[in-house]
Amino acid sequence: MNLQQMRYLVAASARDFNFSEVGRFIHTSQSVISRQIQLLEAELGFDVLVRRGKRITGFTREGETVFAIARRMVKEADDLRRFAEDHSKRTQARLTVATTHFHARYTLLEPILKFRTLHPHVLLRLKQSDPTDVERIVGQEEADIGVTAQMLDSDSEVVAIPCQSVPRVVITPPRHPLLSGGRLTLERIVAHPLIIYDEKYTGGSAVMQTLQSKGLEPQIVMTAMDADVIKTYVAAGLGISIVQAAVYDRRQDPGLRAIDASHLFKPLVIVMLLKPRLYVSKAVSDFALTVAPALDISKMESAVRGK
Amino acid sequence: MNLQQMRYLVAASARDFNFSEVGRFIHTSQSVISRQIQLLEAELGFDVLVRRGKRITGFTREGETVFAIARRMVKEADDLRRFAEDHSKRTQARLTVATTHFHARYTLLEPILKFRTLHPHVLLRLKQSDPTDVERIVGQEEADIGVTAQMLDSDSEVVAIPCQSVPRVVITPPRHPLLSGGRLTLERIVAHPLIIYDEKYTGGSAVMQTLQSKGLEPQIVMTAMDADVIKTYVAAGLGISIVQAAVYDRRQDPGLRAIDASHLFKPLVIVMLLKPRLYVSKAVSDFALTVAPALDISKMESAVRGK
DNA sequence: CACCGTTACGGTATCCGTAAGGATT
DNA sequence: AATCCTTACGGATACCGTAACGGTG
Repeated sequence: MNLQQMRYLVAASARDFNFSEVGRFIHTSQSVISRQIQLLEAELGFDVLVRRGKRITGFTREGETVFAIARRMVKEADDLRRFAEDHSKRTQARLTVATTHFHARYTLLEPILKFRTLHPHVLLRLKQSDPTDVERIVGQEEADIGVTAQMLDSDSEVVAIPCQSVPRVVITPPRHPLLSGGRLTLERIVAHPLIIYDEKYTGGSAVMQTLQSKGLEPQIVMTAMDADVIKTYVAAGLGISIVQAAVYDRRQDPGLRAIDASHLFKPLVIVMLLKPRLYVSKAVSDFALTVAPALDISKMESAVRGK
Repeated sequence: MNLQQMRYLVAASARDFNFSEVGRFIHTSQSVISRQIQLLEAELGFDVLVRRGKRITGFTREGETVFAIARRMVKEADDLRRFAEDHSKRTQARLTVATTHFHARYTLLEPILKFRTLHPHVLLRLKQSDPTDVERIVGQEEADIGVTAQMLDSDSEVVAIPCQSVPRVVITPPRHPLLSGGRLTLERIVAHPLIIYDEKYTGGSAVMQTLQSKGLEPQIVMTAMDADVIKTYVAAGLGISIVQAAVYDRRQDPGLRAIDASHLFKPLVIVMLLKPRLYVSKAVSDFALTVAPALDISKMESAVRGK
């Protein structure tokens, strides 16, 4: 019995008992998985997996118990590994944050600068992707923490901690009809061509949902994956857009105008995503605190530790 | 990082960080302990143990965390091993009971016969010793369960579950003065030479304690470690003795007479000793139930699982 | 026949025990 | 001097990856 065998067992369960898949996932060959699990079974003295011909369908009754123990052991081992990464005198501590372009460029700028003064020796890695992928990345522990707007799969293995609200604005070129003519309404917005975020992004799908729920049919002329691209095309006169208020800066964007739209669209809720685990590193909790200063860290930790 | 290293760490803590001791305990050489812990430290990237010269004094701050994780992992691994022993198709399930001569011969006779019908394939091993050693055997997990009379070290690592009371009798040869002359008292007993259990045994030390607390000075002519020896010498006329009531059987002991002494000596309390652990095997819990039918098994398990 | 688990085989890394070395009490 | 941890070294063992094999859908 050894840790590696426990890992194989846990991975086998997660990969639907397909040893070839497990082999790829663990970066070894399938024969190793097969052999090591056989060795484990030989040592324990009973079958752990049910074999129907050459397919494996699941755990035996005893196997369920073995699996439960294996999962706990692997979790402890992973905790130890993470703890060592944080406290190693050799290697630089690292913090990997998975997030979208918007949060990388706007939301996280200030927090990251502040975090740097707290942990000057921690290597920060920003993994940029779309919200769905951010969740996957955190779920598979390719990142320590995720930052995105709320849009979670129901049966996800990550916990989401709300931390900020993001109001929206309409951005237009200068001298646009929307800039005058009174109070902004959804109806007035849809009279103009729209550029919005790609539907993969919360900022895009939320806008569409709001408009369609009112029976409005916007004329979408373009979708894009980041605010800078959208701003460029809005300035070029292709259309108007609804973006996060932080995106617009009067000085930096002379070719644009912004109109508050917080009464029309529900603010986006920024959440931090964390994979539940026993050991939460100082860097992770400090980063979370920097992004959401009001956060109760002990509450977070207990939420993250609990199943 | 592997399980063996975790074991070494846990053992090192338990053996006062004396690697030579640890080596003897784990049945390997001290160099293995030294090297494996060094390898672990190299992998983790920080020292786990504090070395003052060539002595090891304890854990570093980080080491404490490593130790906590190691202890949990070792516990899980031990649980798995025990679970496997119970469910192995290869090897016969075994139940090792540590107890004294008296309980082996009298208390456990009926329960063991009953247990045999429940678990006919379980190999029962009776380890016979004195009460102090029974506690040590259970504490070091050389036995699954211990049965003895209550006499626990305060800082013991085992839990004691009371299950039966044992009344005492005075045994004498036939036609002994104590057999007539009215009600039995402590004063009348100490007028005669006494044979008692060795002081290591609860039955001996409890009798002495009762007599001495009344200021009585018995004349001890002999001590022995088991009831059969005592009975032989009482029958031979060397002295009288105070033994557990179950020891005397009118038919089997024609050369003896017994007088109830339950009003003079507090009954002995038989306890089961268990080492707290996560996994309690079916054989252990069934054995406990057989010895103490009134026992609430879920209560026992939670007591045994708790710290 | 594509996929999947098992088995055979050879190379390698790891682990172990003995024994010697050096430090401490 | 006794005890104790560390290091060196040779041998045993376990583990790994490639590749061939044998079911299965």
